[in-house]
Amino acid sequence: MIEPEGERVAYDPPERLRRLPSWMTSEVARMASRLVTASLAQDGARRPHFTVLTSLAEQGAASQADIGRRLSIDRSDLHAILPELERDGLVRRARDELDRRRNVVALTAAGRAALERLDRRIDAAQDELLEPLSGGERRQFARLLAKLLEREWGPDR
Amino acid sequence: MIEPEGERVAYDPPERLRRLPSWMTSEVARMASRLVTASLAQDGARRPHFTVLTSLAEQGAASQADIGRRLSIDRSDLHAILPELERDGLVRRARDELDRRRNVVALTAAGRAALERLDRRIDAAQDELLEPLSGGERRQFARLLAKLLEREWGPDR
DNA sequence: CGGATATCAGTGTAACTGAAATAA
DNA sequence: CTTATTTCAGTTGCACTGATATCC
Repeated sequence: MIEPEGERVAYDPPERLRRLPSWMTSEVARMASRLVTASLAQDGARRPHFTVLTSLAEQGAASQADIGRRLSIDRSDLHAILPELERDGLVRRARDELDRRRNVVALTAAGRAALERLDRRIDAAQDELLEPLSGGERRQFARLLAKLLEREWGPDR
Repeated sequence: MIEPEGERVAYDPPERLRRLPSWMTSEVARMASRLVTASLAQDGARRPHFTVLTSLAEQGAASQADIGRRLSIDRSDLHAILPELERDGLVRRARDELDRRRNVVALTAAGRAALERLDRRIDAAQDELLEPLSGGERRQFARLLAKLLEREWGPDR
């Protein structure tokens, strides 16, 4: 069917797509990505910065290669991120004297403080994302997502 | 904490990330994207091809500009996709004689048949994605996703 | 003329690849 | 000699921008 004259065509994906779980999930992920990116930007941070700081806080200091493997961030991308975090005083990098190939990356006090601020930003973004859902629905949503991901992580997490 | 010697570090994102709804949603979306891409590839198609064919089947023939607006696909990307679909005989493009700026794109019989095959591939990918969930859980998951997206589409859909 | 369409070249970005220098 | 780590240059895929010829 050709659009009637004068009819402005707007964003309007077909029903078949809008009902596909894979499509809806991608749309929600896009929404989440926008919200998270915007919330971190308020503190001048981007996603990988938050990811790295969180890993250092929870899993401890590590070499760049290990950080990359834990978070599945490419070594080249880490190489772009870490100097920025170091310049802002959020992490300290030092040669590992037991294995002088390695740069051991550790969180600083300033990094810990920055992470606390980012944590609050991230939580606010989650609230905004889940705003249409009740508390019970939010828990249910999280449970279903976790169930879908258990295959990747293994059930023992 | 430095990794103990000999310990191989594997993919293991921190708990804080793994519990974030935004993060879990993105992971599930990545999983869905892999499954959908692989299922379409079995018939030599990619995502935008399926999207365009679906729109033509459900919403009817349209100009390239209108297809782009309906699906929010960039005009340049459409320009890459449509010649491929035309070459394979899945769509027909013809100058609109009432507005000779427009290329009216329409599904062919071969296109309709190809779409039927792709539809089955897509449904199989959904099944694979949702495999860990029961029937009731799948409906619940779809309901929650739709609720999160109602803000974008408006509630009247 | 202003505005829309289809086309095509080019830009910006992010994920990744290859390779060098250093060290184990 | 082989392997691992960090660094850095380059590639690829993708979304998007700018410009042009055509048409309303």
